[in-house]
Amino acid sequence: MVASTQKVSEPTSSWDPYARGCPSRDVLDHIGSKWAVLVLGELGRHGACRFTRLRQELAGVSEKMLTQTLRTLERDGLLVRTVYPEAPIRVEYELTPLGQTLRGPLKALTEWSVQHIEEVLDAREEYDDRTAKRS
Amino acid sequence: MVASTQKVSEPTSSWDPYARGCPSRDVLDHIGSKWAVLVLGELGRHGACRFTRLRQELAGVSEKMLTQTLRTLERDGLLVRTVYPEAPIRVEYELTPLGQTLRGPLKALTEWSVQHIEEVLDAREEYDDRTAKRS
DNA sequence: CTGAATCCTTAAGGATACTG
DNA sequence: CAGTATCCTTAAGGATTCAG
Repeated sequence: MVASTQKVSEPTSSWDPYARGCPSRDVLDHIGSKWAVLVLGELGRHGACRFTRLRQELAGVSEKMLTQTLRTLERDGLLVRTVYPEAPIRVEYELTPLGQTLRGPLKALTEWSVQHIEEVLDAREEYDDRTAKRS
Repeated sequence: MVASTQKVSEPTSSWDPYARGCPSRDVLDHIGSKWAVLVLGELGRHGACRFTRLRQELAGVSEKMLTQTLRTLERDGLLVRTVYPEAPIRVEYELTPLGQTLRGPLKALTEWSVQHIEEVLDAREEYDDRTAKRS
């Protein structure tokens, strides 16, 4: 389904996450959300994953949130859900080619959070001290 | 580099956003949140900004959420808030050196959302069609 | 095993009014 | 101008139970 040249009414350059109702803002919100970053990251590192593995890997995620996150990402075309009708049933999630293009940007973000966390923690301490001495 | 002579209680490699209580997960959540991405993006493109400009630029943001987002980012050491006690008062927000290091990663993310939005919209349509025909 | 469905509690977020 | 404070509504999210 390469239906690419259908609606030409909306040129690419008009999409703007700074605009009120722009869908790019929604997408940005989806891919930047708490669990989505980690789901996409794990699928990027490991390849196809089962539901249970993801739940273990994303320590602390509830089944509800994991399912919800996976559905959103599937609907956005970032991952595919494959059911293997064995017994017991097996379901695997895997990045689509579109999802693959997010690996770089998201990896950069998670790595940033690890590499600069100490600076952030220091900044917080300094901020709290500075604002606490309101006497 | 092998961070040697500081607090050795917590080696850098131990921070992991996939772990339950890790602060890197919080930070990742902060910088990936709906309005923070846009605030940091605007400050990255434009430089120092006043409150009102940010509110206009981030179409649809409420004063409450903007203030809240700015406070969080300030506490994390990503931006500085400077008050000019003129009349009327003027307040400017600007990225810190630490905040600057986020420009690249976040720019990549917002650009992704613009460049691939059509693919996402197509995927959604296809998903909705596929799941709607449950008859 | 992989969820869907329900209930329930907390947090997010908008609207409005008011202050230095 | 740049917020703070308050109220209120909605949404997020956890816990639990049940089903294919």
